Amino acid sequence: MDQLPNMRLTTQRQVILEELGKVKTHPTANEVYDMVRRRLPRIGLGTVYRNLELMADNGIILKVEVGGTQKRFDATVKPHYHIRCSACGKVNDIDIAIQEQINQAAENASNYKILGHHIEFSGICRECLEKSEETSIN
Amino acid sequence: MDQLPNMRLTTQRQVILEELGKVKTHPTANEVYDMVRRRLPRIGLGTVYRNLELMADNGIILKVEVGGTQKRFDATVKPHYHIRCSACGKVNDIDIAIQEQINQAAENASNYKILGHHIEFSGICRECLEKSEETSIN
DNA sequence: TTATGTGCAAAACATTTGCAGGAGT
DNA sequence: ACTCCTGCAAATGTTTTGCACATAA
Repeated sequence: MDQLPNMRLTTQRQVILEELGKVKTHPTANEVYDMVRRRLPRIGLGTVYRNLELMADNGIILKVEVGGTQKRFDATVKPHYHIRCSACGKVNDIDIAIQEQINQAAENASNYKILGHHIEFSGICRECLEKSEETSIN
Repeated sequence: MDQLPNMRLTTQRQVILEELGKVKTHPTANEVYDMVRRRLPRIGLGTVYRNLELMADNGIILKVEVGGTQKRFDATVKPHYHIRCSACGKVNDIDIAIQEQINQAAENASNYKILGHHIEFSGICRECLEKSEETSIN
């Protein structure tokens, strides 16, 4: 079980981690690239992809594969659920209790070895709600 | 509120729906394309994408945006949860009770208007478990 | 007949990869 | 020194789109 194996602490990795830690949203690889590029203009998109993937594999960050086309990343490793705005696509954390018991239910209902679960809520965020009231899209 | 609006019943749409109904897995657009192409060799991939998207919008089928790179589709509209094999990526239904109460919890914990939720379990399927025993990857 | 739908091919995105040169230990 | 890592660019994979022709209602 390799937790933090042979992985060098390069400038690129430090900066990626720092920038990811600054935001409370869940940026896509490309958004991380944009943030990091302000500090390291010559960094390559491939490096960002490679390192996000690597850090996720090592449990340093979380890869959040929610709805939408792109993968998203999260500096918080503690288990938590997400909520995604159906209107604008934004993803946020949501602080409700972890439903420990449903893993057991899943174990019983399937012949899989259960590793875990994730809950994604969908809804309309405050900003989009207000926008739709203005334009009376209702 | 347009439920089943101006949408012609074309051969292509019938066949897509029939083929999707035949399988219990959750095929990607490309897999649906392969299935449908056996019966309609000249169908275009674009048509499959367009129609899957359209049917999902009209609530005729379900668009399942679980982990992995590609979107998947499901002929079953009734609410249910999914389980995804972390080893082979396969997605199946899992028959456990719908957790009605957590929508209320989410409503309280956020300032979103909650529309619903989805639970995705991750695990290792029977086939992959057996494979890993053989090769003692353990 | 006519608005909609289709096939095809190109475009637009998203992600991965090969390789020569660069950097951490 | 000797790996491991990076930038760059090209390759790959997925989804969307424009357009001329076909077809369901």
